[in-house]
Amino acid sequence: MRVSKQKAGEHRDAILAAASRLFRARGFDKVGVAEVTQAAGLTHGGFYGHFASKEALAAEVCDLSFGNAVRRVQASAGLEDYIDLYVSGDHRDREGPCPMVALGTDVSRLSGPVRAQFAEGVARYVAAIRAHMAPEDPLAEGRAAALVSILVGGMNLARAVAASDPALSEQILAGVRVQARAVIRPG
Amino acid sequence: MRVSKQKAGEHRDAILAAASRLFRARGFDKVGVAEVTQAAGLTHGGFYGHFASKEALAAEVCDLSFGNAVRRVQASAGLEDYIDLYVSGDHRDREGPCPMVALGTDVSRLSGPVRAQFAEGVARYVAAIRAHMAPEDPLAEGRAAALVSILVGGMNLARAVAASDPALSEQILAGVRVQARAVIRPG
DNA sequence: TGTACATCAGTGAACGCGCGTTCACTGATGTAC
DNA sequence: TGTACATCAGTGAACGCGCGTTCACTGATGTAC
Repeated sequence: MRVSKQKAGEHRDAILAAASRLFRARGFDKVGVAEVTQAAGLTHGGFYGHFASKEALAAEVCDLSFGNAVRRVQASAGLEDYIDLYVSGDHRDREGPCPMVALGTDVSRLSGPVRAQFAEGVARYVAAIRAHMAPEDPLAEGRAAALVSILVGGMNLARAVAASDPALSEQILAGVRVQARAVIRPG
Repeated sequence: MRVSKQKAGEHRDAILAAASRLFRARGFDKVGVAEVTQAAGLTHGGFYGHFASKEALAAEVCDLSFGNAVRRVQASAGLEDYIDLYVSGDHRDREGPCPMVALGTDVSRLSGPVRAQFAEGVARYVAAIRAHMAPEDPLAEGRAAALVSILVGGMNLARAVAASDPALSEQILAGVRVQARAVIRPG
């Protein structure tokens, strides 16, 4: 049955939101189109009226979730606050973490458009981090890239080992929290 | 046709080696049992005489590839040398990188035994890094975990963006190289 | 404003494909005499 | 040492399943008069 233009737009948004959540929780390959549309309250057949393919959806998910991530960086009072927010047990135990943690490895194996969208997201994210640093620091770009690296790597490892070795997971988070500050400390 | 015990052992090793290479290159889900056995010069039917399941193979791949990674850490002259070795264009462009970069995200979604083997590998790797630090440094454990985090995260991101934004990829490697030294610098 | 028709968002069955796993079979190996 | 037989590593066809995508159809929406 046909549906109003507005309703159709809402359906598209619902698919995108469900995909963002599910892809970040279980990975691109482990979530099917049928599951995504069902989570959005639809059936899978209509999916291709909204997106050209599952990969096209993945590209839009990158755009959406990096947008949210960048907004959180911008909304934070400063990098120390943001580090505490990011390097937390809450973030580690969240089903759908930061897109770089959830999708970074997957994206390296996907086709051009998804990779391009992801790369653009990383660039925006690093720039948002850099904007919190002293404008005149000549090392700021490098510090920003390195801070993002330590946050993403630490969260990745802390999540991977959390179930089998919780103590190691905590040690990683604690070490990252302390040393991430060393990365952003000028001088 | 039956084969000598020794030959059979060699076949098992060949499957394991091929799996380690292929899984790290393209991920656990994108490589089939048939492709692994074929790369080892066998057919897929005999696979289950060597391994209980594809996941059991994945667990052994973790063990094997972390063993190699730890050996490289131990063989390096010091952490600065190791950082240069790890944070290199060569490592970024390699098909099968370090297991933490290649499999970290995948493993977070696999079953218990694989995760346990991976977590043990991470623990061994962090310990090998820590062994290169001053024994009396009370922050050494945290520094070691943080160094591994920045290396893994940096390589992950540098690889993800390499195709679409080579300049960003280089910026990440350069920033990580410099700031990783800040993490291991005592005081 | 009301009516008739074209449009098109969504449905659900179906297709084709690849994958993990199983299994009957083959024939070389290893062992018992 | 030589022979006969049991064992078992490897083969390749087949099974079952899930997934991405397609398509004929439905019926509400939007539009032309």
